[in-house]
Amino acid sequence: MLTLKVIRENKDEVIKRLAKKHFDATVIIGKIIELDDRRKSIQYQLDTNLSEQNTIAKQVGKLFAEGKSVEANAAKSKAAELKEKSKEFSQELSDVEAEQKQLLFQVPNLPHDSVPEGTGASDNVVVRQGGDIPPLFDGALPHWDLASKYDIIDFELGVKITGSGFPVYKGKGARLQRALINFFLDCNTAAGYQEIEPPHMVNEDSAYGTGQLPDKDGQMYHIGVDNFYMIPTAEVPVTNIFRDVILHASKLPLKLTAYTPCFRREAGSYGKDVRGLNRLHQFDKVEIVQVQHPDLSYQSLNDMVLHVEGIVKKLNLPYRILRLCGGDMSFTSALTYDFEVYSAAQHKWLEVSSVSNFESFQANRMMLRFKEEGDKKAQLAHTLNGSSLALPRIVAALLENNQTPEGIKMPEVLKPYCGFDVID
RNA sequence: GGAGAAAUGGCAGAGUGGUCGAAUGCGGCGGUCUUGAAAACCGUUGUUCGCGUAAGCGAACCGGGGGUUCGAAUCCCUCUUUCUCCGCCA
Repeated sequence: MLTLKVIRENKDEVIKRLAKKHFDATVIIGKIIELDDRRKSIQYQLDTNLSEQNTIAKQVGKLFAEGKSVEANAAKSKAAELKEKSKEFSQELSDVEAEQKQLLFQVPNLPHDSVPEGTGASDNVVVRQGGDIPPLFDGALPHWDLASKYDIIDFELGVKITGSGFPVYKGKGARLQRALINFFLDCNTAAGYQEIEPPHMVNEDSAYGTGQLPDKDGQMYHIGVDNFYMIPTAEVPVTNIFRDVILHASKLPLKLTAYTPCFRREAGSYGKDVRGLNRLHQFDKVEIVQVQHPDLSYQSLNDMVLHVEGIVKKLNLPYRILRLCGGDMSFTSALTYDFEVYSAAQHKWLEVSSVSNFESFQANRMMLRFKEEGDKKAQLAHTLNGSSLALPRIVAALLENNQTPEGIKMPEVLKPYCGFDVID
């Protein structure tokens, strides 16, 4: 959520920058400012009214103490009138505030200056590419066929137990999941991220805090009886650790990492893009989150990109890093880098990580602030997050790229984690 | 799941209808003293909104929401959470 200060003070600039995200903010920004003017004037009237009430209440006490009950009763009826008015004002105030908030929720984050123009995935800019695409032998298989050939992932069994998009990992397939999770977490903790195991369901406030609500309601699994949401990413519970928190500036940056399963309904997606591990309703992911000083958040973003790149390199996967264009980036992000790995048998680039700086957009919504030593006023912190990494597509690429007629060879770094060298 | 108790500022903890944004202690910050430090002493110490260049002024906040009253941290209703006892359980 953008701050009112930014909207009021840089109205034209805001509208101009949002155009890059193909969002026409002219009308909505105008409405928000108009409501804000109304809000202020109502607040003023309410405060004045309340102030008068407070004064009278004190007088009444004094008058009774002095035994002047006639005057006291007169004051009482005056107070009753004021109270009636206050009630109206505060009702009006909360209506205006609710309406304003609802509008603010609809305005996306401002894209950073370095965000490229563009409308979709084809306009994203490749900033770096690494690793070699492996030549595959004749008869090389896509990962879903490898999965059944070696009996390591059973998609049909998942359908029986739950539904499509809930695979069952078996034997070395299951062990590989555990190996990757541990490997990623170890990489992250070595880089100074504190490991967290958060709840896998969150309440409504948390879903609002990171912006899943109200706009992405249908994408989360919802537990109606308790009004909980299954988390679509660890970002939600982890970032919400800091909801309504004021930190000391000296504590920044805070760096956290968490493994969680992620649950996404992804309604309406089907076809060959969702085959095998390409898109699932439940998948494993290790996430990194940073809370940083506004002056340093872009430095942190770069650090995170380099960190994730290091992990992908260790896995020896061909990868590229994209800077997302205005049309392809998320509602909440100011600048996003996507990581893709090449899945050789599918001949496709698969997104395995998305690293973003949200600047103060999430922080404003959940009141995450920090205080500089000696400063009286708290200011909004910046939040960043990224996958490091999402498992299924990494597994898809690992299986396809490393297959040989004799079996699938594990990358060197994973061997100690897997306890085996080859899936055969 | 049943019965009872509780929720107050960074922490501990007083406060049962007015003068309470809230005693006191600890912690934090500033100062006096000291070669330096400690101790001691003095002062200071939250958040949000509105008005104001500022100093400042006004309003709200004692778990959340609602109510009673001229006036609520204090009384009532409700929700949530925590603790104790019983039951169940990995």
